[in-house]
Parts: sequence; C-alpha cells; structure tokens
Amino acid sequence: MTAIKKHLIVVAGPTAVGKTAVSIKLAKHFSGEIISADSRQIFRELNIGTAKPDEAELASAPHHFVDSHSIHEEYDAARYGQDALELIHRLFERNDFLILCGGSGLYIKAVLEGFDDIPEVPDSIREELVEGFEANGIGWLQEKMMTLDPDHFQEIDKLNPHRLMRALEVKIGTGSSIASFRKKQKREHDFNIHKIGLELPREELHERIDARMDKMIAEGLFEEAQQLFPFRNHNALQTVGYQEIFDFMEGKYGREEAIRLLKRNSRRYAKRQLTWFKRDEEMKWFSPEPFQQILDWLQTRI
RNA sequence: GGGGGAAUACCAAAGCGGCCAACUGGGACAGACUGUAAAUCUGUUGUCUUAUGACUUCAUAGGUUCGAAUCCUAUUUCCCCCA
Repeated sequence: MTAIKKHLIVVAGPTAVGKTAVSIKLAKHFSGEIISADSRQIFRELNIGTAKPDEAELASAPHHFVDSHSIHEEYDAARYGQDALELIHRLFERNDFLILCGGSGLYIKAVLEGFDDIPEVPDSIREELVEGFEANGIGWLQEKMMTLDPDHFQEIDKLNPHRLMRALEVKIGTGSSIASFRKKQKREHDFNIHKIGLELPREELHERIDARMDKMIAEGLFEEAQQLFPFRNHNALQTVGYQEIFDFMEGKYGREEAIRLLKRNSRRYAKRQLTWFKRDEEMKWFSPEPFQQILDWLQTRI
C-alpha cells in the first residue's frame, strides 16, 4: 500500500454531523482538494436547504461538485460516478491527497465501486412508466413486470415503485432483464482509499439537526423554497427541507407542522445514511472531534 | 357540599364479556437499496435471546362469570356542571 503515493480520503456520515468542517481540516492539513459527494449541493439553485459550505469555507480549500449543475439538468448517481472519477484522476496529477466528502451513499459507491454497464434507455420509456404508475398505481407496474420479466419479478422489491420502474425501463429498452447486466464487479483503483465515518451519539446528532434547521429557517429557507416552488416537481427538489415547505405552501398544514416535519424528516434521513454507511466494513468510525484522532489513524496508513 | 364523566402500552386514541398483548395515528427503533438516493421501500414497538410458545398487562383492591380492558363494589386521581 505504501508503494502508491496517492490517497483518497473518504469522509461520510449523517447529515449535520460535521463533515464539512472535518473535510476542510483534512484538505488544509494534506494540501488536498475536496470533491463533494452530495447529491443536492451539486445544484446551484439550492442553497440554504442543502447546508452548503459557506463562502469562507469554500475559499479555504478547493471544492468540486458544489454548484456545478443546475436543477434543470438531468443528473444522477451513475453520471456523477463517472464525472467524479475522471476528476479524481485529473486532480491526482497535481495532488497526493484528495477528500471525497458527502452524505450521499450511492454517490460514493458510484465512484468507488461503479455500476454495472447497462445501456442507456430512452427517456420516453421512463416517462411512459411514470405516467402509467401515476395513473394506475403500483399494481400496474407489478403486472407489467410479471409479464415482461417474471424471473426478476420474483427477486425484486415488489412494493417499491422506483425499483419496478428501473427494472421495467431496462427490460423494455434493451430487451434483456436488468438482472442479466448485474455482474457485481467492483472497480480497481490505483490509489489508496481511506474511509472515515463520522458519527455522534444519537441524541446529540438530533440536537444538531434541530438547531441547524432552526438556523436555516432564520436564514430564509421558507423564502428560498418559495422561489423554487414552480420547480417543485423537478427531481432535484424531491428533497428533505423543500418538500415539507411546498406542502405547507399548498395549504396542507400550518407553519408549525411544517417545521416539525422538516426536523423529523431530517432525522429520518440521517438514520438512512447511517444504515447505509454502517454496512461498509471498511469504514472507520470517529467522532468529528477531536480531529487529531482522525489524523493519527490516517498517519498509520500513509 | 351536590350531580355527571373519565382513567388503556412512550404519547394520542379505539375497544365496552370470548375472535385482545389489545384497531389506528403520532413518535421511536431496526433494515433494504447498482442509474430519481436528501429518493424509494420494508420490518419491529408489554416481557421472555428463538417461538403456530410462555409469562405479566388496560388506575388500585376485591367480586361476578367457564371466561373481564369490557359487568358489580370500594378506593385513588383527573375533568365538567350546579352550589
């Protein structure tokens, strides 16, 4: 391992745990650059609700994939995986250390492991599936799946519309079952990878989430959401922190309830992130403080 | 002081003799996840490491009954009305 001098430090963990601060400290300490692995901070139209690094933070270390795209573009984990990996290769030409930091588990996986190659499917197929689902419900998807790809239907999560639609679009678009593309091959990398998971006692994490949400609201989260209201159906806006406010604006409930849901849904999101990252046995877990502990561990590996 | 009503698991709230360890909602906890991932979906939530099992629960104490969260009596607490 020590033969290779390039190091990718992965910083993962639940929302509000303090990833940004740690990644900046690492970037400064190792003179590295930060590659954000956050599926929503990518969008320049989204600011307050995504808890982006602030100006001072952005200025203190080079950041990538923050404000890099518009909510009007189509973007997804697979594309990110390719783009980020290309960038990593390019940046390693002038850096020995890079920090891949974010809470989007699938995005990190897309970079580190990659996805199996599945041919592009025309958008029109997905659009038809989405329309069919919205008009006829999940039963319609299940029946379609049962007739088109019965073998995989047995394996799949039958109650999950997203999974059904993805499996169907691949089957319809390529003629082959999505299962036939699954090779489960992982990427090989010519750089070292160090995975750092950040966590805090649950109670403390919840307090931080609540406090940060109050801060976002004070900074104008409701106003930001109001401006984005016309785009509320865009994929980029299917996001904790915005959907709750859109529903409030549509009169589904009052402001108090909206705030309650904002906090609750952020907590649940944090739990999902934790569930995802905890499964990764290579992840080494730390409290964000003291930072020295993290450095000490890294020193033993580089 | 007199009259009426209510006490159910973390919270709210159903159940009003057996199908009740107890509907439902909230909250919490746990999990899945290879192209929407801050998305989408699943499970658990009285105790017992597992259970088509055992044990202890529906304010407390007694009672009626083959059988009670459900009926009766007393006690305690809370709410409402009259004084």
